[in-house]
Amino acid sequence: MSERKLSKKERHEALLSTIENDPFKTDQELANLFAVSIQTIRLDRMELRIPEVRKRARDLAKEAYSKVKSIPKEDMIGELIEVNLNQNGKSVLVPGLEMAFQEGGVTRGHYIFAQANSLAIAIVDSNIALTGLSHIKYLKPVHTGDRLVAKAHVVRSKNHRFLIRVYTYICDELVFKGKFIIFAMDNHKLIQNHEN
Amino acid sequence: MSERKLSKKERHEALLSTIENDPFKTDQELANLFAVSIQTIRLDRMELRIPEVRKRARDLAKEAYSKVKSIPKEDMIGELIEVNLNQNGKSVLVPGLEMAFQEGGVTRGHYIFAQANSLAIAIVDSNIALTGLSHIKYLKPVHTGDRLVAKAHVVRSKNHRFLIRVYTYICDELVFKGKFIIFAMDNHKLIQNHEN
DNA sequence: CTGCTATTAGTAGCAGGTATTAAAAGCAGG
DNA sequence: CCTGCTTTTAATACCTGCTACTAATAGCAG
Repeated sequence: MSERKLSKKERHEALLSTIENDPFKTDQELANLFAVSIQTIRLDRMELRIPEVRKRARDLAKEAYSKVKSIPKEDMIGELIEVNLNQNGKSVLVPGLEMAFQEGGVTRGHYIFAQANSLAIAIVDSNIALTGLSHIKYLKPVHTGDRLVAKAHVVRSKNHRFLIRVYTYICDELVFKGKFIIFAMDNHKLIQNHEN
Repeated sequence: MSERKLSKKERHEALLSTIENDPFKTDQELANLFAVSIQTIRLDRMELRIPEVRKRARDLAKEAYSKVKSIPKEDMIGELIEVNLNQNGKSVLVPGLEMAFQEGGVTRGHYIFAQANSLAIAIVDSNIALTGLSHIKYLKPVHTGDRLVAKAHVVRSKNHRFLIRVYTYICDELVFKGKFIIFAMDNHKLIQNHEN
């Protein structure tokens, strides 16, 4: 883990990408992460024109907030409706035209897979969960506008390995079923927890 | 515009809906809005269990941030490099940051699946091909920027049913393998082929 | 007038900053 | 080696938008 200290330029790059994929880090946390003083982080932010954590959060929230109205949920690969961590969950997806083959209104299979896969991962209580294996079956064609309800439940789990089954329905008709083996990859090591 | 001062109960209701459609108002702003003191607003928030403005923004941002993101369709399936209909094919996908988990640069599994699934379908000589079943295995985590080369070949086919295997490599390392059963649905009757 | 709720006021303290000044550390060239 | 430059760290005052607490007032009902 002990790497040589980064140069200013390297740190700047690392800082940008760090904040890009976790915008909620405070200066103190960033300082710990890069093993520099909090002042250095603040200088860095100034030079890179990165606003403070509270503004970052507000901006994200505002952006999301205005998008909620403009982004049709067709663009998503599912909305989480319910999650009981390590137990079960439910998500809804209404596939749009852009998810379909040109010819018919038949939704491409990988979107249905993506909904199921995302749901399976979402119900695992872990920072990162990776799919290891999956057996799936498409039972009925799905069409644009169908309301896909995916229900997932953990069949069993051992250590970091979860066996999860997902059933996707349109109304009460089963259109897809899948078995997923998910590996939880909690990399606590990366996260300096200094919480009080 | 001059309305009589609201009762506590009325103010509570108004407060809830005000904050619902503008969560970014500070206590001071709310106090002005309802012509009461800031303390009253704070009492109200306590009773109504409304968190402070900064937490409201953070929660919104986090929710939006963790929400399963939209899939830009063409991006998720890679680029077809080579196709020999009903025989084999190859495609390339370089996953971007938007395909990764926030925490690491690890690409979400359904993108890798989507590449393989799309390729499997692409090599079937048919207007519409639907995935019926799939057994897949993720062998190594894939990271942002990795160049994923998927190679598919038809193992056997009978009537409208194709068994296709897909192997996905990074350089020469196998990172994913999958077996797909694809149904060709050439219903010429319905579909006037107009594709160019 | 008494008692109660609702409201307002005031103070201390906190998180996560900005802004500024200044000292120290690292290193590079003459 | 010393001189200059960049980089890093330190220290301090101040800011916003709060929490948490104590206490004083206003309004009204019995």
